[in-house]
Amino acid sequence: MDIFATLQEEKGRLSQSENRIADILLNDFEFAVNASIIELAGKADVSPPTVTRFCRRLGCESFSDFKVQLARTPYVGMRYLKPEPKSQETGDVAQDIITKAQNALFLLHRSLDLAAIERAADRLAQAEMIYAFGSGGNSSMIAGEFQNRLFRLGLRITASSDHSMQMMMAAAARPADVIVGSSFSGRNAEMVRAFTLAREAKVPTIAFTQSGSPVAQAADMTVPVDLPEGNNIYRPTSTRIAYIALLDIVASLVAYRVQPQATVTLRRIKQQLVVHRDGDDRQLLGD
Amino acid sequence: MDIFATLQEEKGRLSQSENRIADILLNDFEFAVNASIIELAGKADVSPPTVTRFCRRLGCESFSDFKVQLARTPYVGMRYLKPEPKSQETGDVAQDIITKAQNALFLLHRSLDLAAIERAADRLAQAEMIYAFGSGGNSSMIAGEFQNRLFRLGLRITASSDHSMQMMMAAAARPADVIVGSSFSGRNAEMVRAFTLAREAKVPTIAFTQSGSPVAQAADMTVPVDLPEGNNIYRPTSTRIAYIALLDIVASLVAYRVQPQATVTLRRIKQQLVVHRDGDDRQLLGD
DNA sequence: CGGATAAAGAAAATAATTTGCAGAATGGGT
DNA sequence: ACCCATTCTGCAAATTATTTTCTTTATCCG
Repeated sequence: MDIFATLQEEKGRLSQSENRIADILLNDFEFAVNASIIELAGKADVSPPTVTRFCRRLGCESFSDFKVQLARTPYVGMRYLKPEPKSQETGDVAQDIITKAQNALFLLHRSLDLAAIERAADRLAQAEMIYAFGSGGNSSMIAGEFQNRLFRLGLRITASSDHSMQMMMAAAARPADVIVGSSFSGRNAEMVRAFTLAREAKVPTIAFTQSGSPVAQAADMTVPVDLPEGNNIYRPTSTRIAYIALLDIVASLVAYRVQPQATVTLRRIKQQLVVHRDGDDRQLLGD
Repeated sequence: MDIFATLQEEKGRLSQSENRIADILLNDFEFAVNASIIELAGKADVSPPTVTRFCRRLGCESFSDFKVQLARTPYVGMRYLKPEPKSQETGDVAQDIITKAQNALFLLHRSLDLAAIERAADRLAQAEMIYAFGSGGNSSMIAGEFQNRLFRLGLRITASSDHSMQMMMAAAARPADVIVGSSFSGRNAEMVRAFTLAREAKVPTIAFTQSGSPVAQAADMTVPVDLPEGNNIYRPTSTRIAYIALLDIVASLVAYRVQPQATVTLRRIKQQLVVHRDGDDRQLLGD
């Protein structure tokens, strides 16, 4: 658990002085990580012992433990995430994108609904056939990645980004199958229609989307992804990266659930590739 | 600059004692971030002052400054990257995947060849037509993402994961066009053939792959991606995420180079989507 | 209004870190 | 091989930071 999460939980129970310390953490992170206990106490207008007590309350051994925890939080929050990157220099652009991607992963991790993920993994592992839906470029990529990850485990899966096909597949699917759909915005009306059709046919549906959105409501089960989207129109969505990581998590869990089968399938795929290429065993499973 | 980068640079100039300290940092990061100067000195068999001097040499004000810098490095190196995750528990799996993804981004950032990226962006921005190639699941996804990112900028681009098509496209392409190819392993023999054909037709090629690999050698220009690959067969490649981030960086740079055109195209796409959906302006450009 | 309880600071105690200095080691150059 | 200059290193002292202890102050509840 990271400090900021703990802070969130304890927030209400903090005293006046402790709240002043908390404010400094939130507003002047940069100062806080570099300050000594005396400086921090001074800025918060409290005595050093109060700071020590504050640290303990947040679950740290000591002030220095607290500082380390603080410094280690991958939360980059306001500090690096200026809406605009510093410049159009290659180095700055690179740093901006990578920082945002890392932050998206961090935010994803914090907001993960583990129970929902487990339920989804259980469902997928048991499915006789899986249909992965997604449209609009980003979600179609995710649907494709579902296929890319899950077929390796020996599961039967197909992906489609074509609404007409999705409707037909939803109609063709059976109750022992599963339809997974990805929608970043949650407002993909066509996916809502496909899910509604599936529901009528008693085919279970899992949505990877914003919680509470139309798509989420139309699905039997939702794995929520609630992340803020950056606002620079040139900046591709780091949300995409969070989705992929989430998908990897689900795929890994599914893998554990179908383990014996997966080992065999992977070995076969690998062997196939090795024979096909030039026998270098180090190469990837799929390029 | 982060501590580990500085450490790399200074490495040669370190004395015996300082090297012992460096070894501890590298091998037992977890211990190092939590240790006091005395504990660290003890473990390295040196005196505390030596540790202080070591910190100064690495550009830090003091030992505590050093500790903060250390704790802030996104380098997770060996510390979380145990070959096997702690357990098959959902939470552990999630943490493992996210940590590995963040680390892949960090390693990518460190190894970026900015000059190569710029050259690639320049080339792409000027291309009359772009062909994006990639096969094998992961790279085909990357090729698709090239299209997904670049068409929005008003560029003409198509993606293909089909070798026969790639060969035909390479033959059809003209010298003012560009072929970009992605290969995680760098050993995609078919891509090598396509690139060789392109070279004969004087069509410029850009490879996103491991430097020095056959694919890199067959290309006119390489944007190197040299990352270690994890070895748990169930764990999907976090390399994928690094590739996407790299692609985003390139796409952003291309966007700046074709800015006026891109703004117009994006506005048109956005308008199209808004009209098509339900008028919520906050929704994404593509789902 | 009193008494219990928690909060906060002062001062002392402790622990950690840095500085100054002197001895030891190292590495050229005779 | 030896010497001088330089760098390295640890010791002890000085400084600084942090925590503990104890006391005062504030707050809440009956």
